[in-house]
Amino acid sequence: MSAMTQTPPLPPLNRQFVSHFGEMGSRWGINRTVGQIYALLYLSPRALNAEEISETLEFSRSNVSMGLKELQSWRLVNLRHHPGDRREYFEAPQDVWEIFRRLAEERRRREIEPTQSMLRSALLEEASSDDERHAQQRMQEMYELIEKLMTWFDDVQRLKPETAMQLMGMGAAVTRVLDFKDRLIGSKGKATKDASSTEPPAGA
Amino acid sequence: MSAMTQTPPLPPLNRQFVSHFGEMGSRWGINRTVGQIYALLYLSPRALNAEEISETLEFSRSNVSMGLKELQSWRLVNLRHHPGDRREYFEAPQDVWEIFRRLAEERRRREIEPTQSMLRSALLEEASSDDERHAQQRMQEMYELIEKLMTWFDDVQRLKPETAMQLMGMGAAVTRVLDFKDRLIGSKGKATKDASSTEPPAGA
DNA sequence: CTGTGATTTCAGACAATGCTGAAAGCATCC
DNA sequence: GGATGCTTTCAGCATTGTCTGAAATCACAG
Repeated sequence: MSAMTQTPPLPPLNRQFVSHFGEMGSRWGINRTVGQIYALLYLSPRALNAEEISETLEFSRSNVSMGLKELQSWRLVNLRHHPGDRREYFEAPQDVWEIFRRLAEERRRREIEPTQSMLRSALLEEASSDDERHAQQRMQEMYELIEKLMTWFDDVQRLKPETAMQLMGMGAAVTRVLDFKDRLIGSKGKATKDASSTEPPAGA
Repeated sequence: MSAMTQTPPLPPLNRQFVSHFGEMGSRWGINRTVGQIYALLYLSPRALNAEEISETLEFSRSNVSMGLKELQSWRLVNLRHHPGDRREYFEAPQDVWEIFRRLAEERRRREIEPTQSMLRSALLEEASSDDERHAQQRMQEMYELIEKLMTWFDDVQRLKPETAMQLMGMGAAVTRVLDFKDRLIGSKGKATKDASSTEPPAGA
């Protein structure tokens, strides 16, 4: 049988979405191919194999292979095996919150953590000039902000989708409460002198 | 005056930081030059002019000019003029939260908004096949998540630095409250009922 | 073990992006 | 208005990244 005339030619709406992801790819730090493959999988009602992707998108088979590998490394696609079919089928997770989680986590691992550890080690070194002391001061500020953002992010990331959504919905409200508290307390929340007030030992 | 033997040769600690930013540049979607220039400014205790940057980093003068332009478009540097000196001096904002805000805002403008508007217009189109209907369904999910995240982000972004920090610090706590509430209410979002004797909503 | 259908790797063609020095553009001072 | 000091633009070389087809590899069925 050679009637592999498959490749249903992708309706306009889907095509638009797919090619948008291609164009945005560069801004997102992934390449065109990868972006389009992902977009295609995201919209697809069923898992697709590499061949189908390659035909639909008109990329070389090998290019698709690379792209899928990349997507797997981002943990943005799930692998599926159909019984009686040797080929591998790929699909995007259904839950958008889950997708967001994975994306954020991976980006963090690649784009934040290296910097964090660089900072950590730079902060341990002994400064030997005023310039270096000032630099360390600045690095410390950066380090602390990152730490805080990441800790907080961990917290949110662990939430069940619905809970997270609720929290988002509350955004403004939470804010208002805090602002109010601020205004009550009056002066800037100076506990004591400024200094690096960072860690009230969170433990316990 | 030609004794421009300036260019104090950047202490090791600073150099390490600067070159890290250079290497990470690509992952962050900016280029090496821009990354290093920014890092240099961030650590510098005083505003620098293009010439100084060019000498310290050993980039061509024009390259620095391009880089600064780019940084300005990201609103990550402030411009300063010293009286009696024609040259322009550049510096990074001091407050790290402010830096974060600008970065986030700009990234959003460039990386999210185009997608949002693409989705919006795709959702208005009339679907003409099951595939398209399914695609729209998926796009809608994506659109809604983005909307929520962005609205929430706007809220947070408007906060004063200290307030924001507080909110971060609360991350876990807020979460716990919500989880608790969830557990109380038990089944999915069933409104009210349940005998009232116990917990009235925590607020004052 | 061998054959078959699938996936991955790889060298090189092509495309995009980054970087430079030379020249052009601006604003200020005299 | 012309000279001076600084900044930006631009054409072309260099570097880096993307994409392909051919060949190598893998996994399983018979």
